[in-house]
Order: sequence, then structure tokens, then C-alpha cells
Amino acid sequence: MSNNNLIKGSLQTIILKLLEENDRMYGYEITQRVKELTEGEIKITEGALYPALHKLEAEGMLTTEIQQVDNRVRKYYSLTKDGQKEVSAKMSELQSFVGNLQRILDPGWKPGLA
Amino acid sequence: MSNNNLIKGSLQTIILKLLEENDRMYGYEITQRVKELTEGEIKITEGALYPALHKLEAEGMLTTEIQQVDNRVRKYYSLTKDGQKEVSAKMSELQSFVGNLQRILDPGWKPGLA
DNA sequence: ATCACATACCCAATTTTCTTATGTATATAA
DNA sequence: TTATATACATAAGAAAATTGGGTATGTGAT
Repeated sequence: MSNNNLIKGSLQTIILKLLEENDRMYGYEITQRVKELTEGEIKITEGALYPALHKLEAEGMLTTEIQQVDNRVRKYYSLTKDGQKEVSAKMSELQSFVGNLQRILDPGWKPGLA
Repeated sequence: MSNNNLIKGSLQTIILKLLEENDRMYGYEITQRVKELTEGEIKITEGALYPALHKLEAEGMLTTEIQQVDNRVRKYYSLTKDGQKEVSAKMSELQSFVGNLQRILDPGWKPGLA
């Protein structure tokens, strides 16, 4: 995940959420989307991404579809039913975790006040 | 660190920040403070905490002072000069990471709008 | 008395997740 | 022909947890 060494475990959530929004994406596309959205600040490395995708597929969260585009092979991933449920679960876990982090780290923090 | 599996990488930041606010804390106290602040949702395990404290000490971020209290030994930790600088660095890293996470995961998210 | 629980420290084996480095292959622009 | 972009993949190693132990004291309940 680039130079940023924080919060291991959020990569799966990122993958699942992007697939919820986009229905169908391939690996390289995911890395580019994340780079775009964070203005280059988070770069998902291939060494992290592909193992994560394979693991999610093995767990039944994703299905794949291989497709030829301009003499290049793309492997498209989509959410399964289980994957769709998992997105919600992971998202609320992450939200609650970030909330708890704020309670620990931001003295005087109150929910709902930016 | 308990049942919550999304915390990896933020423990050092939590320790440093709590010590910035409290000047002097011992290990067990840190676990209890975090439990309090998160209403039991985050429980720092001793297997994670003590190695993290020892590492921060070895890196020169913390100093220790052993004290007897009621026939029990307590090891108090405080920030060194380097540790004080490190708090700011870790905090802004974490804030920027959480911001990037929101850009990825919250479609339509704008900074400053809760 | 003994058992559970709280306080207070510690370590070792294992697992998960990442970094770093490498490999394959095609296409395009300098 | 060299670098960069696209597109997949694996393997060695490090980092940071989990899990499960161990030591020891104090207190409240059965």
C-alpha cells in the first residue's frame, strides 16, 4: 500500500466498497481509481492487491470473468451475494473503528461535529 | 487488540497521543483508558501493548520509571523529546490517511462536512 | 479455604497483511 | 532501444497483531 503504513486490514474494505459502486472492475483499474481518488497519496501495490483479490475470491466474496481487450488479458471481479453482505459488515466495522479512534485521539471530540 | 481486527498500525499513535495528554502512564492504565474512551469497544491486549511499548522505548521515543505502589510494580512511561516530535508526525499521518479513506469509501464526501 | 476477578508485568508461537523485488507479456512514445 | 504504461502474477521477508501461556499480589464472594 505505498509509503503509508497505517491501518492494515482496510485494503479488503476498499476493494469491496469500490466493487459495490462499480459493479465490475479489474485489478489494475482498482489501483488507478484509488490513486485518482486520493490524488496520488495512496498507491496500492500489486504485491498487496493481487493476493487480497485472490483471497476474497477464495472466500467466495468475489467472482471473476476473464476478458481480452486489445491483446491484453483483463480479469474482472464482481461481488457475489456473500460479497454484498460483506461490504456492509466491513463498512460498519471500519466506521465504528474510526469513531473509536477519534474518541481516543481527539480530546473534546463529539459525534456529528466536523 | 481484541475482537476488532482493523487496528493494525494505529497502536503506536494511540500510545504516543495518550502520553502527550497524560504526561506519565503505565501499561495497564493505557489499556483501561482506551477501554473507557471507547466504551469497551476497543480492548488493547497485553500481547500487543507491551511489545509496542518496548519498541517505542528502544527507539528512544519513551523513557521509563519503575515505581512501587501497594506491593505492586508499575512501569511508568513518558515521552522523550523525540517522542514529542513523533506524536505530531504520527497524528498528521493518521489524519491524512483517514481523510484519504473517506475519499475512497464515502462517495460524495467533502472535507469539513460531517 | 478456595475460586474468580482485578491489578500488573512479561514472553513465544503463529497468523495476517503488508513491502520489496522479481517475472511475464503487449503497446506506445522518445 | 529504452522508458513508460498496461495487465497479470509470485516469493521472501518484515511488521504488527492474535492467542495462549506464565508470574505475582489483593479483594470479594461462596
